[in-house]
Amino acid sequence: MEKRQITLKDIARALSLSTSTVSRSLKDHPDISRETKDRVRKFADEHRYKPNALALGLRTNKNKTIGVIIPEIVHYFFSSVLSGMQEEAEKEDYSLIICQSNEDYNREIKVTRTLLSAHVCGVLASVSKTTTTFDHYQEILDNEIPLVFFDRICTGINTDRVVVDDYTGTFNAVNHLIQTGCKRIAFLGAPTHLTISNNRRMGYEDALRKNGIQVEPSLMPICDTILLAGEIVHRLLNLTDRPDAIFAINDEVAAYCIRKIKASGFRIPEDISVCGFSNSYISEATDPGLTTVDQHGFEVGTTAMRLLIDRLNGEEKKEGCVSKIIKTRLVVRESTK
Amino acid sequence: MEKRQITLKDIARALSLSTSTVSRSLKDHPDISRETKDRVRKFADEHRYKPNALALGLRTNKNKTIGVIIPEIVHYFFSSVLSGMQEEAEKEDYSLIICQSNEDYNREIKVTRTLLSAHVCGVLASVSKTTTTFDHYQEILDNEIPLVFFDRICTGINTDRVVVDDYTGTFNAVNHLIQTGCKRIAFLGAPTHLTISNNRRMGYEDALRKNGIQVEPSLMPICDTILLAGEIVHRLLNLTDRPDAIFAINDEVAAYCIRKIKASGFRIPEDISVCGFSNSYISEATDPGLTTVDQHGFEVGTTAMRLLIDRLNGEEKKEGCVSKIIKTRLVVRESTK
DNA sequence: TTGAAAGCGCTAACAC
DNA sequence: GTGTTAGCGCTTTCAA
Repeated sequence: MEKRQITLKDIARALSLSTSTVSRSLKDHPDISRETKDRVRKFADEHRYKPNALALGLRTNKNKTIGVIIPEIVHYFFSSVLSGMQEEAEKEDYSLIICQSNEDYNREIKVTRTLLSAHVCGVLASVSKTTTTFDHYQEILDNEIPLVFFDRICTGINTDRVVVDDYTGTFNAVNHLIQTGCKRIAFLGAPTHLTISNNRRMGYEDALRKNGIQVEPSLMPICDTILLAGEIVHRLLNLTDRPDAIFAINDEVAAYCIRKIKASGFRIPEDISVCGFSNSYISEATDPGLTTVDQHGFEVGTTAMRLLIDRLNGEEKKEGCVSKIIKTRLVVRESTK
Repeated sequence: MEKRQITLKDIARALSLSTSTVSRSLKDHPDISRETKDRVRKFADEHRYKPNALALGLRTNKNKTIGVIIPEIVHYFFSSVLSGMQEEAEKEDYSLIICQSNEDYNREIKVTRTLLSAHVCGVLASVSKTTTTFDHYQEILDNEIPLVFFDRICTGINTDRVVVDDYTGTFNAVNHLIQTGCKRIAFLGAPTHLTISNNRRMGYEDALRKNGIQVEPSLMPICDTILLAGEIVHRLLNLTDRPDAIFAINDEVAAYCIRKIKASGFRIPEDISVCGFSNSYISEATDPGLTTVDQHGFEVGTTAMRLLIDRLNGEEKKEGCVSKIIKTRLVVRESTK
């Protein structure tokens, strides 16, 4: 039971060798004799020698670590993404340093400095809702650290990126609502400065237009939290020309709608259909079960990590920036006809 | 736009000083003249000098990084815990390396090696469901790396720990069911080799006994996943002496029960009360709203991290191991009377 | 086939 | 008040 990690020097001393010989032995360098290699390997194993990642890192200025900047961990989608990144990183023995911006711009800046200082090999980032300038991301690139955006990308900076197909996902969902007989479809959206919100909005509008339905701004409030939903849903239900379907930008709001609609005496989906976005655990807990758009968070995570690692391995050196689009999938449950 | 992180040496050369003077200036050492300090600080700021964490780490064999071993990130409770850890760690400029065991023993072993090799300052861990031997955790301690268990602790190893008050949480919940008139209360539990399951089970049994109700093994199946729930809930509902309440070990199973019970034509809570455990997002999405036990995951995270950091700061050097218990809170919604 | 020495960026003990 | 030097653990010339 040793009290300290054993080092190359310890092995060298114990075996009357030099540290360089030990080093070479352990990485199976051809110059070293079979015999020496075996002695070293044996001793190392017995004493549970583990290379000091810090020392390794100092030489190369790289430490087999990847930084992740994520808005909020406590979120079905983001935690799924994280899980995917973990899995993919592990395959190549990368560790993950995870930083939460908490949707706060200043915090985002702070964590970029942390990651830079930690000398991570690369960074995966999803920008916070409150971020509007992007110098801190540019700084990562200026330090020649590969950067891949996922989900919430930053259009002003030219990097690899992985996005969910928000447009098509929403288009298909709204189209499904229309195909099943809905004509007045409300869209509960998120603030418009995020690309993802806009893409979803466009998917919604295009689905309406394609089916010859007029787009009505009054049916498209900003409503991405339960807090906001309270008043807004109430208003929508009391409209003389009440909507016969609600598309909500996330499952939480959709679940809230379901309860509110039922409490107001309407039936789902007969009177009003409801569709969410995420396919989180929530969508199986509502009554009726929630029709929703699966974002494949895990796949977003693995894909982003793979892209980054390929860059690090130099396999994508020459080509320009690549954008990967992860397909969504409409999961039809009982909240739509 | 520099292409490389600037180092102390660069600053020293540029200002015709020695690296040590620069080093001291930047940490406001009293020996250095005001003037020199200002010159150094100015140059450093202008060139965005950031200390190289790797080099720092190599000297002390510590890298201001804490390893977290967590069963599954995609879980309301665990992601809350993670979030709390993040927040607390950031206060003291620690970074987090997060490893997922995926409830797999072998993976758990692998990640401990990773953390050891990364030379983290400390480790926070929650053991996987499939783990039954604990040598790998002992090895962390043998390397004199402080270890704090959270939630799923390992009783065989003597360390600091933070647990949720599963016993009292369950006791109070079951007591609430009894107080509101329930007499035959089913307990859908988890496999018994986890301490937390046992504590919850004991809380359940004691609440029954205290109220003079007999404990019936037939009402206490192992049922911690929706998969298992299918058959089990069906059986319970068809018992001649049908339960009038169900306590489920997690919100997912509780939500499933709610749907199944309603589908079978029973009313909630009039015919059957349902109580969950976690107070995850799900509990607001069910209909009726789910009464559940809040585990305060965020607080578990901050507390565990605080405990660890205090150890690292040597503030808790002498004392034996401390156990912190995070109180639960019964959140009464509409699924109980 | 092996060893000696330098160097990655930083700090601290010891000069001056 | 500032500089010199050694050393953290490892790899990699270069020399033997």
